[in-house]
Amino acid sequence: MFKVSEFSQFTRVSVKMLHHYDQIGLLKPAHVDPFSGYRYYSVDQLPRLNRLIAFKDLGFSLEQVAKLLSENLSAHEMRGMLRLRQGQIENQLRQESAQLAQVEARLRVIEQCEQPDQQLINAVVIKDVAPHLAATCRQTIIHPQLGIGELLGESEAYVARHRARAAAPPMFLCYDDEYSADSMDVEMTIPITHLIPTSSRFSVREIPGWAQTACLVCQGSPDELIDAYSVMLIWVAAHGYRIAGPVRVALLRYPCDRAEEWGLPAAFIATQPDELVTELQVSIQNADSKMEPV
Amino acid sequence: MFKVSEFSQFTRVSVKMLHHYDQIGLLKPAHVDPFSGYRYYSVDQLPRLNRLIAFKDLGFSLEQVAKLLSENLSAHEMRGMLRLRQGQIENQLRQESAQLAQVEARLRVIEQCEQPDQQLINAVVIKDVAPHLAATCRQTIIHPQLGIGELLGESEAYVARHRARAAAPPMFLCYDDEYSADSMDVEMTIPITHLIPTSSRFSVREIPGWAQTACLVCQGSPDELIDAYSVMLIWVAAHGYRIAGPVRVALLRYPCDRAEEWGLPAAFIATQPDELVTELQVSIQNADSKMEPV
DNA sequence: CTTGACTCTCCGATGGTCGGAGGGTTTATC
DNA sequence: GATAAACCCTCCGACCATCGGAGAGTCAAG
Repeated sequence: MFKVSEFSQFTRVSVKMLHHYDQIGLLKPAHVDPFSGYRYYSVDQLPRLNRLIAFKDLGFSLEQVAKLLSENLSAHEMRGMLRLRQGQIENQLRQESAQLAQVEARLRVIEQCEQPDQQLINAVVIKDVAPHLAATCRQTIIHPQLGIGELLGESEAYVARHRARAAAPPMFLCYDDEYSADSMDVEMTIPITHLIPTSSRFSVREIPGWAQTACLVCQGSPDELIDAYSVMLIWVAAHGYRIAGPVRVALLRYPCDRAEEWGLPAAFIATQPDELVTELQVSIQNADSKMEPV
Repeated sequence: MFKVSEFSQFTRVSVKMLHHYDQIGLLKPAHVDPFSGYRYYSVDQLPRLNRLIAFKDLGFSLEQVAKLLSENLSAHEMRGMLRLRQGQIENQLRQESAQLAQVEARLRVIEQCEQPDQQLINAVVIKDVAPHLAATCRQTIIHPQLGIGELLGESEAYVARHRARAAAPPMFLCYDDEYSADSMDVEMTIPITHLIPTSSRFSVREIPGWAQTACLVCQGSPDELIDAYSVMLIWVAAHGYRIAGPVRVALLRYPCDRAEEWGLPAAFIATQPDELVTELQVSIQNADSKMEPV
């Protein structure tokens, strides 16, 4: 039996943590003096503690560690997890690079805002968007980066199944009235030529037109639009408009594996990552007017 | 002027965060209605907010971001930081691999504990450590992985300056009575042949001997001793001893750039990383006896 | 004026870790 | 056996960035 300090010293785990692991039931001392409350640990607890730390260092939360500990994995299996973790670390590197790309984009915004690129600002045009028929699916997406692509694929597939694809770009409407990093309430719309059956997931409706819409066409995927959003804000402020109604994002060129199968116009499809083209659409109104119904 | 929700939507920063940045003074709204308390943001605040997010995504804490924002870096300089960050990410990868090595070591421990390697346990020997003269420097080290090496180098340099190096390995004494991840109260000792001057940092004294010391020689640097610590604990428990006195770590073979210059015996020096040899020393006593003075 | 959308502040929770206060217990030494 | 020092306990709060919700007040369209 060892005292906490000894056990701490030789397992390389701080006393505070041993207390904590005791408290949440991850590692109860072999013996607790009922009178003084002193904790005494035994050598037999080494294996459990070492697994605990190994799991933790592998990146699991203590809650997950608790489950793993109860599964009695062999040392061999744990080696397997180590390998797995190596893969994860590589993934993490990729993710970090993605984050770098985000920072890169944010830097573009900084440059935009500080000496606004007239070309980009002038690229904003006011259009009247005409109403059209579309198959739509509204959903709250959990991981925007992945989810948008999935939802788009699913929607295209549904429309393709009914052979109703009209020759116009898909678009999604953003219903969130504020930004949130990990969820997004969107309605994906695929333009169609004629009415097709609805389902539990897909409805078919006429997308209303919008009288005054500020539009900005950009290279890149919807995730990389941050600078477009800023430019749009600058433009709106500079021209004395107000924002009215949901933001819309049209996918003018996007990647799709099964474009041929689904009969999508080749002009819509990006084969290279840098071929992506996205359009940001924002309904506007004069600052002093009330919102007009369409 | 824009409402929070609009600003949130177009800057891709959640309302909660805008509140937070307001509260901690990182980004005050351009206007706050004194009556309603509503926040109104202006386009002019975009640059500051974008820098803020960029810095944050570069991995700075909000506190650091505050300082950086007050320094008015140009977009060009920020690009430089981006490059810097790329380097940091590579470092981070290296650090993660180091952590993997830790997990690797922890796995070795697991295997040790579950089917204890008799070879390793048998490798523990009881020695009587003789007293000897040494130059010592006691210090609380902040980052053990780096600090130990630095302290060792500094100490060797001091002894070399006085040409007093004895042909025995350096050793450090650990005074912490519990483990802590990021600090370590150690006394580095370099054996010397004769008395040399002391300084504010270095004292010269006789290191007492220890009557009964359990010793275990391991491959690897002091950081990689976790399995040795566990084996030691198992051994102590199995033989019915108690731990008495500070843990000591002797560096039998360690890397040193200036070994020749300082006249260190070649046998002490590791040129390859896998040549490191470290010895863990723990004073022990019989379970029922009191600690004996040396 | 009503209604519903929007916003405010305030409080708490997250997770893993640490620091400290205040008080009790063991241990070594005299 | 007394005393001092070392050790341990529990409980509470802080950290950091972020989120959720309650409860109340404010704005805008009809």
